[in-house]
Amino acid sequence: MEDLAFFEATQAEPLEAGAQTRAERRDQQIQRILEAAKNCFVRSGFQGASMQQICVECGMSPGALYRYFPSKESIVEAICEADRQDEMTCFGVLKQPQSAVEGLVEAAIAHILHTHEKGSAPLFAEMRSESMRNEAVRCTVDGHKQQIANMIAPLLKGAIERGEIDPQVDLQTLMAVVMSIGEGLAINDLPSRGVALDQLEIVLRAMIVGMLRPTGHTDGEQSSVPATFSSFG
Amino acid sequence: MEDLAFFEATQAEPLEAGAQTRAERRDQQIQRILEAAKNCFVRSGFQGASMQQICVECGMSPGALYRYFPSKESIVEAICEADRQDEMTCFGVLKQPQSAVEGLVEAAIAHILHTHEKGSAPLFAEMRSESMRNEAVRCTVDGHKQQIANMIAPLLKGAIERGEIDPQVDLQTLMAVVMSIGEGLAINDLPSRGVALDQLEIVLRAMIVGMLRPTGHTDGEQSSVPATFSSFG
DNA sequence: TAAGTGAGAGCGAACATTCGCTCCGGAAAG
DNA sequence: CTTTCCGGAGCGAATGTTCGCTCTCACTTA
Repeated sequence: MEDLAFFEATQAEPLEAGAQTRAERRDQQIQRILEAAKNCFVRSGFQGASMQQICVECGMSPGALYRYFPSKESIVEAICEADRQDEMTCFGVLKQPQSAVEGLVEAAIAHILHTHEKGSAPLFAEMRSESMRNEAVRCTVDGHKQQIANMIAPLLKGAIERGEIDPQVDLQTLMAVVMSIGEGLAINDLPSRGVALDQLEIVLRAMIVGMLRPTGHTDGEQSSVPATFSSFG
Repeated sequence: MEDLAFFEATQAEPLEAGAQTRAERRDQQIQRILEAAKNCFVRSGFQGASMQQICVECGMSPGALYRYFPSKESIVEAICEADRQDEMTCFGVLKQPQSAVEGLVEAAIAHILHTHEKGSAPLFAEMRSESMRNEAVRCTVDGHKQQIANMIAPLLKGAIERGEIDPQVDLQTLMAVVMSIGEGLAINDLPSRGVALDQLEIVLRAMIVGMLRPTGHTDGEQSSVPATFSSFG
């Protein structure tokens, strides 16, 4: 009962100066929680991070935190959703590409660069493994993939119509491979492992060019199914 | 106090008949624990799965289980190590390849097929995210990568000497990209998403051929650095 | 008999969540 | 303009549960 001033201090301090509406303040607090939670999740994983850690990180009591999110699970979902939307911003290149090859190369580089700069590879890895057992996270991840697929599909379809791609190639397979590759490149965060972006671009472009023009470049076998493991399927 | 026979049953049942030494029995129990733990980890993640769940899954009491593994962490490490060794078995192709292209294609397909058949994609995803915060798991994963890299490197180096690969390409970058791609393909478990293996092989071969012969196939720009994002590095 | 093995109760700690409470800004009432 | 009142915001102790792990003791086997 003696230090009533304590409450005043902690309550007023974290907010920046200036008048703001209730809703603005609320949004601000939510962002504060999400940022703190993201740090904790990157550090300890979705399951390893505790609500108490998140409380410490954002300077809130559990009671306060639960006024903004009804459960830990809901924070996880919000984080995943935010990360998904953030990652979508770097695929604007796909809307006005010079060609299918250039569109894919630029998108790949942009994706890699974005993941590297935001340091979101650990969170992405966490999302990927969580999506294998958590329904909500799986929906978010799949929705994300579907959005990207919806951007790539017309790009490749247009390229097929313009004769830039061998029409024999299965579009479904091609898209699955392209997206898997993008994922593998992003999750490995090559720039932070010392891979130079210009070198990376050279290899990626060569690879994509080869992928989109499969016939006429293989060693001697121009015909449809080239041997080795074709018996599985 | 009335059904003492129950305990006898649960204790003797899980072991198969026939005389066996103590060491044999011990190995058998360890395998039983590891298999149970793997199921639990795939279902709930390393952090989400509890020792009690593992106990139920392998029909053991905690006291018994802790006789074989000193901690949950040690089980995680053992699982990762076993998975790593298991996964290495499918890269035998890289030792006697017809060519760099064929070696990589066959290795990729074998890797994808192996991951698909063993259903080890979820465990792999879990390992990947755990490796970002767990020292021991990181060492295992990195060791695994290094082993694969050590198999791929001479393959590509030999190909360079034989003139199969453009010497301008940076070997380090090429290896990083190749391995990232393999990871992306395996973690996505394309066969279970309806991608046919023969179609996959066509796309992969075209891609690898393009990657290993970057010059002379790009559209008009044979020279070293082809434009777009080259300013980063 | 001596060593190995397993069951299951139990440990303290940590977990996600809830509780009762105080505080504060602003609207309503006087 | 003052007073009253309301509800959002915040606190931190406390809830019951579950965690990884240990202990004791009975049983089996060589």
